[in-house]
Amino acid sequence: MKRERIEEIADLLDKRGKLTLEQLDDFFPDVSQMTLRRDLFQLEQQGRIIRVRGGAMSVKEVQKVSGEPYAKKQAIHTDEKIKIAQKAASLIEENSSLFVDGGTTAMYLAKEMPDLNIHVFTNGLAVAIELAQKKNLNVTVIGGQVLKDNLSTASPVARAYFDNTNFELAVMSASAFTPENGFSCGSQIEADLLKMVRSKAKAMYMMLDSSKIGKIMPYTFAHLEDIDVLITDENFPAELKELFTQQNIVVM
Amino acid sequence: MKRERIEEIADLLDKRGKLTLEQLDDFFPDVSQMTLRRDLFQLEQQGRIIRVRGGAMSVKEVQKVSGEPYAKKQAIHTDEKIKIAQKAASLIEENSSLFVDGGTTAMYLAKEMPDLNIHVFTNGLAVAIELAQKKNLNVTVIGGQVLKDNLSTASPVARAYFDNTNFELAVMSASAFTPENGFSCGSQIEADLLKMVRSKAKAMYMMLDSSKIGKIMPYTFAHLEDIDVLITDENFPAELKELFTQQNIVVM
DNA sequence: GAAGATATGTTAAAATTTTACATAGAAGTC
DNA sequence: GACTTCTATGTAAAATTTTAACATATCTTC
Repeated sequence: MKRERIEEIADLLDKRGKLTLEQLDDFFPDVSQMTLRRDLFQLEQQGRIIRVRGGAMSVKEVQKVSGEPYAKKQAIHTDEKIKIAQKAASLIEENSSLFVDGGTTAMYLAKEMPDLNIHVFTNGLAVAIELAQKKNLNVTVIGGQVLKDNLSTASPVARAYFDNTNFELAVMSASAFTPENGFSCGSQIEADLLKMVRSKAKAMYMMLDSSKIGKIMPYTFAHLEDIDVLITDENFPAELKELFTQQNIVVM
Repeated sequence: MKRERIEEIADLLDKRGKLTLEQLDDFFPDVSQMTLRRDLFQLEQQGRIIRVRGGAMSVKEVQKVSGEPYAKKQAIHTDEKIKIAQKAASLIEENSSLFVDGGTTAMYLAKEMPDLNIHVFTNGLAVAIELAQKKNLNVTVIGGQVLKDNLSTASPVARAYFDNTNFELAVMSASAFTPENGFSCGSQIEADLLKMVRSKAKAMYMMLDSSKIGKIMPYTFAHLEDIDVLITDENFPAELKELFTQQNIVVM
């Protein structure tokens, strides 16, 4: 009982990177904070986590930090993104082939992804490395020039990859959305890549946390009607939800 | 004055791994604890340290601990590899275009690489992420299926990348070398990729730490006479060195 | 040299962690 | 089955650390 809880805590920390004691308390409402503290203490002694004021952080997480912009970006709206990623992960089926983009939400999806016999294509380096930890899963990186701010790749040559590959599903996340301008991002070649993916995939799931609604980025890569499922959080406005459901898009 | 102190603190932490506030106070008796706290706070925001109860610890220190297979591999023969990587880095010239493979030695090369206006092609995800930290440098990842044990990619489609790209120089590292079997590695598609690179590059530098001499891996991707410069450590056998120099290969 | 910005010091308030002790349950022993 | 012992857990006060707020000093820049 104790062992399991400690493993769960370690898992949670590896996925989230960092947790406060309060957050941990929410996950384990039936034990006291003191018990959780003692668990953290044990994990610390095993060298698996580092205790910091207010909670603890995963050693793996620390290894990634270097003060880069990417690491900073990850900290924003974490909770919503994890929830969205969990919803998306629950939709992934065994023996399927799918594309995942390279954004931070996709990064969380990678962490939550079940270790099934599936093939994942991605243009995100961090996503790829995360997925490479899974035993049964197969990863292919779409190569190209590396965009430094989000560690994703994009290249016209990517087309070559898609000529001979097939995937049923594309799971994407956008940096911005309005009903008029659709889903947009900040890089042209990335938008081109995503459009290419869109034309290849049989189904499109879009992950969109509500903080991105109303924003517009320079390059639109998909419109409202292009997607099949919208995965979002509780703060998603009801009137927008209606707009999506009118187009037979599942909002979850 | 502040800047210096902060750098000193960072240095101390990198050397000691961890320091309490009291210890820091001993090092800097002429400023108050509060000032030191504020310094630590700044360093934390830069991602260079992690504040823990009572003091702080160096990120680098934390990075040493880990249980992942890739990280483990990194720990072996670290010192030699770093020295080799430094030698290789010193050969890189501004305004050039080069290929770097995805091995662990290449990873160190990425860390040591000068931040010049150069373009680097690589099939290593970790290498690419490391290089993406540099401001002036341009990185392109050769995509493909991700090999889980060394986080590099390989794919027949990679040819598409090389059709329209040029690089003067390829810097590679081998998993094994004997004079008879040449430079070899453990994956066929990786060997294919490297052979392709070899035919593209005008010059070839090989990084080879002496622990790999006498070993044979299944797939040979280059022979002794294919390379122009061999970068190795002090333990490199003299008789082999002669063999290389006879072929007009620079050994350093 | 004055106004504003930056750096530092001092102290009280807030928050977190530790300690110590109490209780409950599991495991073994006779 | 009752007893002891050990481990896990809970509770609350005590100790420590961190933060916040304000005061002072130092440095810039015009």
